[in-house]
Amino acid sequence: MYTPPATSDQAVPRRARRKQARPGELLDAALDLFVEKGFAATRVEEVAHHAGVSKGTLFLYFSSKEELFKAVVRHNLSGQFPQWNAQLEKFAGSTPDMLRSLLSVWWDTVGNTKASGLTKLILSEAGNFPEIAAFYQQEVIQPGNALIRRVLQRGMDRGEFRPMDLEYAVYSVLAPMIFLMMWKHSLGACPCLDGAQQLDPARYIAHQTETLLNGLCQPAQTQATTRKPPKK
Amino acid sequence: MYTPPATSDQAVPRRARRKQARPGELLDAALDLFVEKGFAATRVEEVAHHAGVSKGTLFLYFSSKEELFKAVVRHNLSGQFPQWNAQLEKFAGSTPDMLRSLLSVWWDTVGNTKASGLTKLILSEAGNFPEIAAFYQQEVIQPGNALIRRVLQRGMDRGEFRPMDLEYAVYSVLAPMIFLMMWKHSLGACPCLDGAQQLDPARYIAHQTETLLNGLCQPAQTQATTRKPPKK
Amino acid sequence: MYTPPATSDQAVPRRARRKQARPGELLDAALDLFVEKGFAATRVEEVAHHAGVSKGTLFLYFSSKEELFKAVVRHNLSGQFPQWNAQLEKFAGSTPDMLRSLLSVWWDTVGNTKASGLTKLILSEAGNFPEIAAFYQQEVIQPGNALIRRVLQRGMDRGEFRPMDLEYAVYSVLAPMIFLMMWKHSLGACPCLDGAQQLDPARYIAHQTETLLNGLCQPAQTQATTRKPPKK
Amino acid sequence: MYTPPATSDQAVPRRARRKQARPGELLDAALDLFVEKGFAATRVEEVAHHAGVSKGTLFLYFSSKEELFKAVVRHNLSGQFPQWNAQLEKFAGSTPDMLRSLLSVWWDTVGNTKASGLTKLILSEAGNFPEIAAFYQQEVIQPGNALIRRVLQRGMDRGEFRPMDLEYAVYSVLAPMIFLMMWKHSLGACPCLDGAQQLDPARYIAHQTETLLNGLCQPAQTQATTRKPPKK
DNA sequence: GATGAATGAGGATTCATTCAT
DNA sequence: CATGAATGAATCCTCATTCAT
Repeated sequence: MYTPPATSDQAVPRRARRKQARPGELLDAALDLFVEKGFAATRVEEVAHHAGVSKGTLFLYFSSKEELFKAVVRHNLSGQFPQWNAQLEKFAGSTPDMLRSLLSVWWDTVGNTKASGLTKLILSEAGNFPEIAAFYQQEVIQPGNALIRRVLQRGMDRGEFRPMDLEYAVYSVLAPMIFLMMWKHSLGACPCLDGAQQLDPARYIAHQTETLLNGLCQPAQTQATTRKPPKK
Repeated sequence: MYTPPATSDQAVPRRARRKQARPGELLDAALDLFVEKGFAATRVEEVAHHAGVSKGTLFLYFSSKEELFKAVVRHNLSGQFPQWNAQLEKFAGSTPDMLRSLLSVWWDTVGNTKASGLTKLILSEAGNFPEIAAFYQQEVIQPGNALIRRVLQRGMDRGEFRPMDLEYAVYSVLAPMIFLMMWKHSLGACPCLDGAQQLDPARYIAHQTETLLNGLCQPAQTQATTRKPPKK
Repeated sequence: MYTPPATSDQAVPRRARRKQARPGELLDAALDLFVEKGFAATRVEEVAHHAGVSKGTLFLYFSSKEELFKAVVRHNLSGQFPQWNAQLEKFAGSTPDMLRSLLSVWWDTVGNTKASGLTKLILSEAGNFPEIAAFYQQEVIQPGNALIRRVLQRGMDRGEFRPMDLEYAVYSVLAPMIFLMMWKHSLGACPCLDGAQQLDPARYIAHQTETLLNGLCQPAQTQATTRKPPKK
Repeated sequence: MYTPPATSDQAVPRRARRKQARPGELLDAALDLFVEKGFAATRVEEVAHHAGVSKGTLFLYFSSKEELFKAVVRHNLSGQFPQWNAQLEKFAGSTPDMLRSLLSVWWDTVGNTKASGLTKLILSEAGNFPEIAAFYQQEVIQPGNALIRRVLQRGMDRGEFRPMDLEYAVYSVLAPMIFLMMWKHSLGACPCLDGAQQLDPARYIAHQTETLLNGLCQPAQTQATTRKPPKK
């Protein structure tokens, strides 16, 4: 491994530099393995070895396997909310466009990264690790919920969205995304699928978004059945 | 212990009947426990005890825990698709109502039964059991897909639904249902959720269905951006 | 290992007979090792191997190392209280003789056996294993205390012993015995002691008993300093 | 950091003084922790931190945990026997009072100080450190023995104590004190004891002393059974 | 000398699987 | 066939000790 010569003010001893790099290396290795094998099936020793250190070293930085996992979640998911929120604050366009943007950004920063595997992992193993489930609930689900809710509220406030039961409307946005993550990391990853059955995430998201905004029905039809009929 | 001689076809000696019934009892017990605790956290001993036999006996019928798991899945996937298909054939109302009916029936016969736990289980463990994943694809996902597709096609044919990319539209129906099953059996079952965050399945389905049919947008807004405006 | 042929009514299959013998064999091995090396330093695997079984087998009979230890204490100490109590009930002689008998029996059944090492172990490691300390307190110390107290009370009731503060008088009996056990298993076991310094337990007990009963002082002297002076 | 030049013998530069003081600080910290938690349960890192140095530094001064332990014992056994002996030489009162004084002084200078914890520690760990055991024998037990013996001999010489087997009589004085130290640092410190069971050292010592001097029996009774009957 | 990052042997406990009865 | 006693590999975590800086 190449070690650049120490120069002037950034002359950090090799040992110290490693010390700073360790947590990150461990988190990366942990993310890979947790996503690949799940929480229970991932051995801490393997994580350590993937990061190029020994078992004991891992425990120098993370006091337990659960703490390691929480750190992975924080590093890859919850830590991002501030900037997501900030981006939304600045958004100036229509709320439908805002929603499109939200889902597109989500895809780039979560859905299309290894981080998506964490959600699959949580949903798969929540039952056996209540503490982790609670943590995820708090650190990811609730902020995510709030974020979506703000978008929907904005749409209603501006008269772009029809009045809705926010509590449940949130799931109309959430569910397709969660489904996509589950799918990608379960049946979607199955070699059994021939190409025709593969899901193209970009198209999937685009389609979901438009259906979500406009529904399946022809405008007229819709009115007939589920809304007040037009005045005769 | 007295064992009466076998007489008619329904008079199987108790001993023998038990013997024949064993695998089934084991599969039932295994289904319950796998659904409740997941694959890794379920102990074969517990399965055996729930079925009223000893650990050793279980291995007489299933050569390993993995084989038991596969058998459980196979045994519980006796598709009800034929009858669902038949019901849909006979349906006479509008297609939106047909979709509402489909999802409602689905909830009663799948979503609200142990089968939903099985789906959660399969999606969670698919990564470790590619065989199972393929099997589930073929036995459940594809027929389900076809069924949904037929409904959507009918809607388009009758001019009730707008034209759509069927391939992906199917997921607009599938995703919310899959999500509901996963949620019910993971975070939804987590004691960390306070009552306010609990999901009421009936309301969830009702909400999803209507959003699916009509979208989030105000008709006017919608038309402005994505549809032809209604005649004034 | 010789296995006697199974005969008539005692024909227990070898496996079953082992099953019955196991707990005892494990308890014996555990007693030896706990006494020799202490609680913390004794490895359960070693106990198992000494008993001729594997690590896993030990946990079939004792759910944890602590439970194993408690079982050892029950088997070797607390279990004996009923018969000790019974013996004292029947005792007909003077209370001084009763005390002599008590200490002599104690020596034969505890002090002079490996069980004495358990007390040393507890006193040594109580600080690190509070649960064990509490257990010992309850199962051994309190019954022992009560037993001694009954003897002293009897002596007072019959006018053989002078009035005393029972609470603390108990320790006058207890302390020398505890000391003996500690000594035997610590400095007394040290090869550094030449013969002259060795403690002969029988003589030690005899001496302690008589000193306890009669004190160090000449009868007259005693009265002069610590009791009401004789009438002039 | 400024380091003043060394001037007089008491002006050791701070750095250097710290350096010289290190081993002592480590020994002090180690004594505290060993006494509090025992040998096995004390972590060298904790000792180092208590002494204000790093783990590595500790190993600069003591080649292993065991060597540290031995050093702790050796360092804290600078016997106070000379002054105790001197005090006893000067004692002018009755020998019973002398014994009372001895035990009272012992309590103030040993029993009630950290030294009692050291004794507990040594007795607890003697089995694993024969060297320490021998050392303690020589440095503490033997001088202590001699001291007690001189008191008892004086009592016999002056006709205050009855004739006795000195070899064993010594233990009548020693045992209660050793017991008290063990108790204080094991079960006595256990939170499992409710207040009623706590031992008040002063009362314990007072009680032991008087019982030791006078025995349990009524003067008359005593004589009847174990001594020559008083002349009628 | 001092530091503290890194190591890795060690130990309690679990559980799928085997096999003598 | 059925049993359940026995096994031992597997896993998380601790901590004395080393050594590069």
